[in-house]
Amino acid sequence: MLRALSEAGFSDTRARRAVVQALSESRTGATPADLLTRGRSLHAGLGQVTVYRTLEILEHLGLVRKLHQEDGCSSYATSSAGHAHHVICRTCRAAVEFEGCRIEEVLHEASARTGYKVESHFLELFGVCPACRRKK
Amino acid sequence: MLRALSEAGFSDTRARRAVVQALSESRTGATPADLLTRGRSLHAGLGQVTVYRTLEILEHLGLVRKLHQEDGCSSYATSSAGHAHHVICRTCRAAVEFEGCRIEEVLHEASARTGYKVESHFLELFGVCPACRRKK
DNA sequence: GTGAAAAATGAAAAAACTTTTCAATTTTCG
DNA sequence: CGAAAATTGAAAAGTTTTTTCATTTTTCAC
Repeated sequence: MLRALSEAGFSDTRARRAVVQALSESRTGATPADLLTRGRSLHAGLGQVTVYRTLEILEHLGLVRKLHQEDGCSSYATSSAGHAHHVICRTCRAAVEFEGCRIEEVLHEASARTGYKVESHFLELFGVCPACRRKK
Repeated sequence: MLRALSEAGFSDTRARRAVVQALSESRTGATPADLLTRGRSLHAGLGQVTVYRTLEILEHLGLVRKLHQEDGCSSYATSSAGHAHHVICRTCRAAVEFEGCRIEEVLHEASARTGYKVESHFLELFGVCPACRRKK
């Protein structure tokens, strides 16, 4: 992520490194408040505004994606570039990406039924991760 | 919706009728603030809190679903019961439901790739509605 | 219908979250 | 290094959502 940031022309700063690292250490996705806390253990002076600003940049670059869950839509998870979606564990909240979303058929059917020209989609799966399955 | 509400044991009140009607008149999904405004034209004394509370009930009953869009996750659209998703027009924002989401294959693939046991999903499509296509 | 109990309401306050502002600091690059 | 540009963070402002609680409305048994 750091590399991508600087390749996109952004300065390499302590604050951004802290946010980026905090983000990549999170298995579950993190809210701006989470990131402030975790980020401050890496760079004590980190401010909440910078967390918001860094997330905005990362999101635009496609390095991070917002997760939309029952209890809120303000957590972010890292995302390798390209088309992918997240699967989220309902027990421990671990969020992982998966690629290979063969959804064209669904899009065509939706298009046929509604008359809309479908151009993009958002998909998120929920379930139980391998670790939590074992624990049960 | 009113029927479903009372069948679920909720009182039939002016305030709820106003919210329900405001909701069903909206083609695009409506935020709590929108619903307060529109709802007040039907029941002047309507309070914002009641809008929130009514939305919460309707959501639990599956009569309404939250839309997650670029500019926010706080608008709600009506939803006929059962499994369905929304397609949203990027131009005029009209949101319509479609059923027949044959997505099992995608879920299996995700499961195979990630090891998660996938139990549910959230899908939302974006595109251009018939009316807006004609206008172009 | 009537009246008591239960449910629901809405104003206001509190809490939570996000954005804006701006002076100061940090980073970049010649 | 040193100037210019970019970034930062504290505080203030703006939004949105939730909580509280006294009052009003609805329901239901009679």
